[in-house]
Amino acid sequence: MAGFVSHFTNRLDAKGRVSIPASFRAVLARDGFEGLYCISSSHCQAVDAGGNELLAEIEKRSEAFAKLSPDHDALAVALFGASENPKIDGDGRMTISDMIRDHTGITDQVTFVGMKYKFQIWEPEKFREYRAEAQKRALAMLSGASPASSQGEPA
Amino acid sequence: MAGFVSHFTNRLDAKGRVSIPASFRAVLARDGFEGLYCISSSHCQAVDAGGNELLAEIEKRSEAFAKLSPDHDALAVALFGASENPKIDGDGRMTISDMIRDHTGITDQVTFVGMKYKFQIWEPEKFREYRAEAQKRALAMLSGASPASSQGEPA
DNA sequence: CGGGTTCTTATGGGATATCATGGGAAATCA
DNA sequence: TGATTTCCCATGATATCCCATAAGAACCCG
Repeated sequence: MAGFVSHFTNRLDAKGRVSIPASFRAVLARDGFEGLYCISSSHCQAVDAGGNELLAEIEKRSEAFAKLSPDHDALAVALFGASENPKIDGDGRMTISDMIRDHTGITDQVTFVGMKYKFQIWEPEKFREYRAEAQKRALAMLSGASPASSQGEPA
Repeated sequence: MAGFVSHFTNRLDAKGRVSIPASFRAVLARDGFEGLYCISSSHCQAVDAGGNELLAEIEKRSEAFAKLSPDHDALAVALFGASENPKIDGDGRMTISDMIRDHTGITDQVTFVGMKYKFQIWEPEKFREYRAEAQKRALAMLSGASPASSQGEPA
């Protein structure tokens, strides 16, 4: 399996539940994390979600600061205060919390976007907008900035 | 086997399945990737497909940016959000997803085009047009480098 | 060299499993 | 005790598995 890839849009039911895409569940199962790790993105209206691989990435960030230092404490509050650990029920569904609702603007549909080591949870329309923007940025990043490497890119 | 070479056009069946050319399957088997890795091309109406070798190429591009940064997120959405990991069934067929259909315009036939380390998935007519254009460009590029004499016809 | 025979491959279709989704009932909580 | 959450089962749609077949290629062997 190649991490979280592709994107899917699923309906929210009357109880606030939504199916996590089966292929994402398969990745999570292999990762071994209990439930799902979620954290609000600091720079867009989405929630990052994943398992141990995502958590490790987050922890790596706070390790840059010495524990007990004011900086570390502030970062820890910001990171873990914005986190949740929702359960996944027997049918592969999670419930969308108020925190996720508020941060994303989700009402009745949810878009899951694979990003390899994590995936994001979006309100579908907001995702479409972000995606268009991201594609432009990606194009610019890939064509312009090539700091180290020697040769150009394949046709 | 020397990578993906030559091109083939196969029919799509009523269930949306299409046979992957046997020679391509042989390359994939040797590559060892589970299923097939597909990503929409950002500059033409085709889908890039392959195994670990292609995936490595894609991953290399996002490694230049720190994870969790806005840049990395944008790139990951553009790359992995536009990717898929279709299965290959016991008879060597894959199903053409809606994403591939939308991006390529495929309806009832699929052209597979070998490109050494990857192959592309095209709607046959669109491929013919692209190919004609590509040959012109290739000719122009080659004429600058060496005393180009005769051009053979590819089979 | 030739003629048959076996393999491979692309394609079709029926049967089965998986998935997203809905809803009832039991459990939990305040 | 009333409201919410968790567990369990139902269902339609889709995807997957498995087998069948025909055409062609490769192969074998006299």
